[in-house]
Amino acid sequence: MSQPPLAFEDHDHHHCAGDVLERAEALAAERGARLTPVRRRALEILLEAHRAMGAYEMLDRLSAEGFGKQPPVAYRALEFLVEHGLAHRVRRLNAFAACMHPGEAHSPLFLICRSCNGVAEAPATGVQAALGTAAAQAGFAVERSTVEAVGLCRACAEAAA
Amino acid sequence: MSQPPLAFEDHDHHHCAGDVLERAEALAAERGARLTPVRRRALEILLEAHRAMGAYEMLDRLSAEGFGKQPPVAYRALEFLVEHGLAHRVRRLNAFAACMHPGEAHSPLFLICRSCNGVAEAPATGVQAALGTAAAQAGFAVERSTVEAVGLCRACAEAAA
DNA sequence: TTGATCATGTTATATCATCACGAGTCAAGA
DNA sequence: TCTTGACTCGTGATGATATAACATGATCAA
Repeated sequence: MSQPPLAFEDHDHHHCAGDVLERAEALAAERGARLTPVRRRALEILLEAHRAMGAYEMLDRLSAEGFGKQPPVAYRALEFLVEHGLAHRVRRLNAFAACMHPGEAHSPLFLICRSCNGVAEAPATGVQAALGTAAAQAGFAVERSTVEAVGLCRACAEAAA
Repeated sequence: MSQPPLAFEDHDHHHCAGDVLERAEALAAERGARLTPVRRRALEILLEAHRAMGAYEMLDRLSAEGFGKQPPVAYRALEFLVEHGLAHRVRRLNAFAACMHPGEAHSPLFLICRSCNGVAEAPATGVQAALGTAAAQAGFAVERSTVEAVGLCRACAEAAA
């Protein structure tokens, strides 16, 4: 299975990754969270890969760099990142992806291309609002949400046509 | 972990289950899909339980009734139900729930109470529309979507207050 | 420097899901 | 009627994902 980039459009990847990492550090400091070596490295790996990555692939990379070799090492690092909004879990893929807008309040919306397996994080403001409304009608108070769509990205749709 | 009902509000359960099962049969016939004994029984079990159920719990019940004892038995039956819109997969719970409105075009929206573990299926029209719009802005064509919210249902919110 | 808290690592196990294969079922057409 | 092809259901085996439980070491405030 191919492992394409996290966003469908081209962009200055080096810049965006460095940028996010910087903001991540600031955020962690601000919140008193400790961005320890494993955690920081896990985030870097996610940013470098620039795509959704499974916990065991993360574990392989971390252990190859001298960190622990057992699943909890990866799961804990990833859990930390998710908790602090530095990464998201993509449930449909059983995978994790670095958050591209850490700090900005947002519940993520993921667009998953079934053809190229690319994953993009899109702004979800309208979706969140609609979700809150629908839930409120059932007397339900939303705290966190998962919104994932499977379909075709522009490039694959054009290739298919 | 408690296993509360699929909907948060009281309702005539016997009626709703029978009703859904009836519509499921009509749908299957209409579409040339074969609602075989395992499949039908799996749907009945989901309807009777009236909550989200994992594949292995389903397997236990099916095998106790003389069906096969291996995981594919449950997974295949559930896959069939999901494919034909008779059930939904609740990814956050790694579980499946009978669809309460088979036949009616709808992508599901699930509300998962973190306190009582209840799961409710809510109408998602507005959410789907917003999702389509947000995706279109990224040039992405949505085919299927997963929308799941974690939070507090009315009863648990009141109990907490 | 002591005690509370958190981080990291380990071993072991739990849970969820699929692969590959063979036998039986069923309906359409020669 | 007999074949044929698609589908269904069962099996054993394995793969993939995730957590439990516990020990050691780091950090930091009192």
